[in-house]
Amino acid sequence: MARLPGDVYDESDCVCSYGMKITWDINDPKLPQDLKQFDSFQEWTDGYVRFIYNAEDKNAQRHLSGWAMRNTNNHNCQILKKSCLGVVVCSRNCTLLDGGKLLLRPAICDKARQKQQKKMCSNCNSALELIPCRGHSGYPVTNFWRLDGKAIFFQAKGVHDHPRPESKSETEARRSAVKRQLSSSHLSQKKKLLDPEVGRYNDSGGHFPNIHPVACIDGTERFGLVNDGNVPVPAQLYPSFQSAEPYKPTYETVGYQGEPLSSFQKCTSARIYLPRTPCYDFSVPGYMNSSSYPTLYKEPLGSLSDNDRVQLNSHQQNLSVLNTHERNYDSPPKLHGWKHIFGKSAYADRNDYGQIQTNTGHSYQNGEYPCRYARTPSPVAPALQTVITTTTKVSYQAYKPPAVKYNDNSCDVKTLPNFAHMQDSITEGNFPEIKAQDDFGLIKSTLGYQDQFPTKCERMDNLDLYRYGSCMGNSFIGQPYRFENSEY
DNA sequence: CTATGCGGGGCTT
DNA sequence: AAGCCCCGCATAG
Repeated sequence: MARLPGDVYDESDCVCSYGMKITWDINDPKLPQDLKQFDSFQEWTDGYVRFIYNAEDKNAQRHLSGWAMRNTNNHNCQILKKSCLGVVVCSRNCTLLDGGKLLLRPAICDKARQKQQKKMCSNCNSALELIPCRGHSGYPVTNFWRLDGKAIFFQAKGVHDHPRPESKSETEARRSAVKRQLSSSHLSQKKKLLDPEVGRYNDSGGHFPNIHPVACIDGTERFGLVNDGNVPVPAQLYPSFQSAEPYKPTYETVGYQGEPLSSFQKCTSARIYLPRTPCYDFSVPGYMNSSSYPTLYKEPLGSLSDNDRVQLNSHQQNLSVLNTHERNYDSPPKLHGWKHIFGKSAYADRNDYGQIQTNTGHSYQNGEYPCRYARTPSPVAPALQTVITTTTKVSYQAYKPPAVKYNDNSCDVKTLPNFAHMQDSITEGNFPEIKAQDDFGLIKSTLGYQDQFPTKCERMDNLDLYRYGSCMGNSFIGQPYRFENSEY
């Protein structure tokens, strides 16, 4: 592992996470050792990404995620697998007082979730609805965690095809707030519903710019959520996360000054989508924005023009309308989205290993957004089982099938040396068939916009953010090129 | 009560 | 058999 950071990549080479700069897969018999640095914790990962966290990182230890992830048994105690539960929304897609939408975090516990779904929308009192995640070729997006030595390897597969729910910390805060209120009976109803709560949050730390009181009836789900993102909030104020370490803007480096993660941080900003009106991108600095949520569209779908509606469907997924479609998809999910993008089914098998994360924004923009509601089964789509999500078997198999493989570092050809590095750092033979050249070739040929990538990724501007997409985050950033009025 | 993890078990390919 | 999901149980906060 005599890797000389400088030789492998420069800070400015790309905006890849450290984990993405190294070729590895959660199923590898042996994961990279002697890591030189770690990624800072990412709450809202999205896309096919990998991160390598410091085993000391509390959030990583807790296998935390902004998305509501539940444990999924993969019969492999070495690798923890979790799948996304989606998001709970108002079945009527009502608009909150602040113009946002109700985007509740699905309860992880099955029973609690069933209860939750029986509740009514706090805003319009209509039923709540769980929008399941099908971002991984029809299956929920999966996250894999594996502790190995001093590092915690994280790998995500799939692109969330739904808005972000409340973050865990927000949900917890809301619950505790409700509890406190219920216990403090002397407060007037009015006070309970309005000022106190938000005020309390702000007073005590912080931090829930996206939690707003809504005209509610039911006390339990009072804070509808969803953002307004107008309020920049210091990351460290965020309660349940170990703010001390995770959110510093740079890698946790070990003898190497990693590239600033500010770009990633920015990615977590809340975004608001306003049909017909200028779109805003509230790039609130700091980790916590990640939770100040995104997907906010001010207009009820019903008032949208067809064009707007299409856009909304693609990016914002108007729930009430789309759910109708949803119900029609009883047949087994077909591959779409990325596989469609890649065009060849063979690539699909390799998708899990590519840094598709960086493509999300663009793909959405092109209408390739893997939105289940608009899914059009690709004629070349392979059978569902070709999706590699298993962690049960630790073997080389994952690297075998595709005739052509694409590399993890789609963001920058300069990372090619990593392969050599990998050859050295990983037990020989672990990646016998890796063909860096082919990988890049594939990337280039299948992802046209790749050509637009700057050879050197400088600090990302907004477009870059979207292009690099994911960036931890919000998949529902709307149309990248519509976000011209970037704030902050 | 709910979040988390574990692991049995059934279904599909 | 492999891979995936559902479900129940145990534990912890």
